[in-house]
Amino acid sequence: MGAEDSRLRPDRRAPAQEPRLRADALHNRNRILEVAADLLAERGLDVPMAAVARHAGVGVATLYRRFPTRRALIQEVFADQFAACVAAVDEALTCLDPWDAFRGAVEQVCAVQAGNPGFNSAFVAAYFEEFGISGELDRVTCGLNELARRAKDAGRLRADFATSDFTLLIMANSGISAQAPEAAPTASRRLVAYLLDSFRADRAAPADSLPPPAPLDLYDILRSR
Amino acid sequence: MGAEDSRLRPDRRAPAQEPRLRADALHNRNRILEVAADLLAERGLDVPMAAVARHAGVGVATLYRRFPTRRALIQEVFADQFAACVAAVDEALTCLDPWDAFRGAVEQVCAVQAGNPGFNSAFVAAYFEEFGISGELDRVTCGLNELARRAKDAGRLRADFATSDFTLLIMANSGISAQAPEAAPTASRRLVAYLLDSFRADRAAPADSLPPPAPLDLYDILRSR
DNA sequence: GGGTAAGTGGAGACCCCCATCCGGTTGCAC
DNA sequence: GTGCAACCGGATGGGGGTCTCCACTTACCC
Repeated sequence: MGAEDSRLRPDRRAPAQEPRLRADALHNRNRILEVAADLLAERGLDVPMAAVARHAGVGVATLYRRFPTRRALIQEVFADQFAACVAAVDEALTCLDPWDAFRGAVEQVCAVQAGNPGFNSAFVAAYFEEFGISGELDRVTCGLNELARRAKDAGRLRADFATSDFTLLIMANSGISAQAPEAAPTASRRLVAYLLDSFRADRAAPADSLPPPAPLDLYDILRSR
Repeated sequence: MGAEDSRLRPDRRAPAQEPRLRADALHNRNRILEVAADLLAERGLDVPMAAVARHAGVGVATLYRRFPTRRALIQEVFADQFAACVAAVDEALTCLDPWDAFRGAVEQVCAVQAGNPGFNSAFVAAYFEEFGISGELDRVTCGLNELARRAKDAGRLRADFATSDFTLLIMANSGISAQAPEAAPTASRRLVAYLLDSFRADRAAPADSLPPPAPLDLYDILRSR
């Protein structure tokens, strides 16, 4: 997180530095965010704006005035989840054991991702810079890369692990989350366990196994679109 | 391949047992299928029917007359890919080495899936019985289960591999295919290689690795919706 | 308490997609 | 060649979704 961790306060934080918000307007804004969180989670990123407004008991105009674009709404709604990912990585960076740190960060980020189908979509979309959250995303990916470097240096992570493998992991995890939302938390844990198993350095590759293809910088490919 | 490999013929096979089709009608039908294959691959399963018609140079009515529902069109368009999956499994079932058979089937099915984003969606959707192709899908899953059984009996596949892990694999693979279509073939191969690596029995799990969660019958969950 | 700027909700313009209907056209059997 | 059944494509109605405009209401500052 940044300096603030207001994210557990019952009332949501106010918008960035808007001059001020009238009491009724603030109330409506919070109500919209609550409702949007539910709807986005259960009906996906493309839930009609009108549905959000209706459930929040406000007019469409109010919704659009507060959040001019769908993107703005989504960004605000999933700020907590993004923060949780950043926090997980930051915490792992303070962990002494390089493998535990690596494993913990991967597990937690994937768990957050699989825990909310809506956030999953937003998180993946962030890779395409469709949302303005790349700052936080970069922090996550840089942190993960550092964790990978440490684990590799310590001889715990296989040497041919590539930066792009994080992207691989996240895309794979997104498939689980997108296709089977109810089962996602459990299924995701299992997928991650399997993959972490493969990532370990202390399991020498058997002779006849197919060597992974040359690392491909998926992350770069996606960002350069 | 099954017995037939008509799938390389320049002209598509005629519809099942419709009485007969006038020459111009048949020509249009084939043209629609060609165009639809391209559009579905590059723009996803929800490409507007009107766009298909326009690109094929026919009216919407003609498209609807030939393929009354979008499902019917998709089913026909991806019949080849479905057949390729069935063929891959059937071929693997004749392979002598249980591990090679298992590995080969998994690799080929995933490769077909990752090779075409449109087919990927259709394939995954088939799990939800949104399309009428469950017959072929069942054949694939049953075949895979049999291959898993053999590999396990031979002591090559880890004992805690679950039937639902195929679903896990396919969902994960679908994430790759859906999010990064251009990179999907390569990225998918790498993902599959990692996972196959984890599935091997001859890599004893290290003491501190997280045991995979209890197998969850994802497949059943999805089918029972 | 009163003036005012901020806030409100609903109506409606606009766009896209689906699916059907129907008057005109054409391949094909004879 | 000719008649007709099959075929064609554009027009059309219906349903939804996005986003804006505007006449009305209300919280807040003095």
